[in-house]
Amino acid sequence: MQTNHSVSVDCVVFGFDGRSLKCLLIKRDGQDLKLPGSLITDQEDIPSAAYRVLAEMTGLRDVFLKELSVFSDPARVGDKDLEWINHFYGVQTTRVVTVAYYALVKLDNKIMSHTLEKEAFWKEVVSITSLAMDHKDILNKALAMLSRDMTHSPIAFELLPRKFTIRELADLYKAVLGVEIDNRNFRKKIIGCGYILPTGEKEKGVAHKPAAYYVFDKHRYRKEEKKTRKLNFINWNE
Amino acid sequence: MQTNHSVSVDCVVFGFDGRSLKCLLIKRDGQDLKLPGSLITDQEDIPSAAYRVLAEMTGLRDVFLKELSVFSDPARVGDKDLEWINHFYGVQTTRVVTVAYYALVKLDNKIMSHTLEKEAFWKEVVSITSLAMDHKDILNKALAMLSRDMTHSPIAFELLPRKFTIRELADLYKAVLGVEIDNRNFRKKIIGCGYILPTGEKEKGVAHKPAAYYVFDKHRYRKEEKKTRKLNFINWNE
DNA sequence: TTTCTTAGCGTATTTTTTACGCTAAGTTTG
DNA sequence: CAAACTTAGCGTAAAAAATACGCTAAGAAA
Repeated sequence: MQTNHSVSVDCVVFGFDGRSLKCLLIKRDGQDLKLPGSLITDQEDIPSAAYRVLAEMTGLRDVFLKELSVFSDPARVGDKDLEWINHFYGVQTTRVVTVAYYALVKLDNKIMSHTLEKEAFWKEVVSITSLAMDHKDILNKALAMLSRDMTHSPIAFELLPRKFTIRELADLYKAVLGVEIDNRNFRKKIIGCGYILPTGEKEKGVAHKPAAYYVFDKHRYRKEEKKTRKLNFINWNE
Repeated sequence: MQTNHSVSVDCVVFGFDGRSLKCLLIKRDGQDLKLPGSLITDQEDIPSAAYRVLAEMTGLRDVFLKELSVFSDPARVGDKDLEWINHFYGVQTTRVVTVAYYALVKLDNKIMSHTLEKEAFWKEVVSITSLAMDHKDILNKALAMLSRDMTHSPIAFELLPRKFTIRELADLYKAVLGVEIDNRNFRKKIIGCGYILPTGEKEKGVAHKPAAYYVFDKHRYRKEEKKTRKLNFINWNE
């Protein structure tokens, strides 16, 4: 019934540099670009494999990571790719089912130098036209899920430095969701939420009025979350 | 690196009988209860396998089906269960990674007689204490996702008959989310949304004022959905 | 006929969202 | 060094949505 199936993970790693959303890609043997990934081993479960791939590529252990979905078209890996996989991993596989994850990381100097070492690239998401196998489909699905999740949970802060300005937060939303944001109403929302707190510090060296730095207080968020359990629970347009 | 892995699907099939949320279970060889599922074949992708399982168990082709997540603990299938799987499917598997789905069906006479034939049971979700392997974990995760999805998209109608009363809809939300609902404000919301339309028919033989029947108009929903693209987009408590 | 139960309408209050005017604090430009 | 430019950040008013809750209506059951 089943011949040699393998299970792999592929990770869509998102980063934000203040201007646009980027995604980590790998150039395999000078061929086409692909997402970082790996076959799973006998001893590990799939989330562990995803964390392993991420640690290897970014050097980070605490990364926001979420399962996207499974990609299982029997023809998703062509003969040539299959040959590469069998050679690289030393297996005899006829089919690879992959579990896709998306990850969010803060783009700082440390991670940039680590990825550079691994011959990985941060590419602007909008400029990615094609990827190996079905990796473009995976990226598209990751983008859709990221948009959705960013509107429903406070994960934007996983992409921003610990201290950020309200403008940076708004710019991130603009970049990911492609929406216009009214500066004044956005501020009100952010400041009023109760868990985004001013640090007292200010921007320096910007060609306009320097903005205050804020931090996301996870602890307070949890508290507010419990309070807010509102019964206006149904909102079908989301 | 990888020995004989298999990939399976397991389906959490939800139904609503007007009183409580039910889940379809199978009694395997007079042993403990489990979710309907199957190993995938070489030729099919995973969604196809899920639809196949569902068609077999319910007789239905058009079922609401959504991927939940992957369960991949190397020890999730014990030796005894592994033995059963290898015997039943005629394979030599050392590990089964499963992709869980949840499905929503309308409990009518047709489906009830079909499942009865297949020796499957509709069990009240709250009364399910333990299941084979990690199937209880799968059920729990399905419940969490169902709650979430029911608040964000109009999937409740997949569980209700085509024509339903506003009370039935409210009862479903009460049963799944465990919330109290104010009859009057709920009606306002439903009637005002623009895509839940009265059929002109009324309940018969109920021991109180008969309620009007409504239908969910998918077409109008899509239209409203586009209009509603509101910029009050961020709501982190969801 | 009374009682019981749910249907279904209406209204007033509060909360949230939206639109938008305006000043403040810096840098850059002429 | 003043004017221009840019983003920060406060405030207010209007609109929309959510909530609380009183009340009548229509049927079956007692």
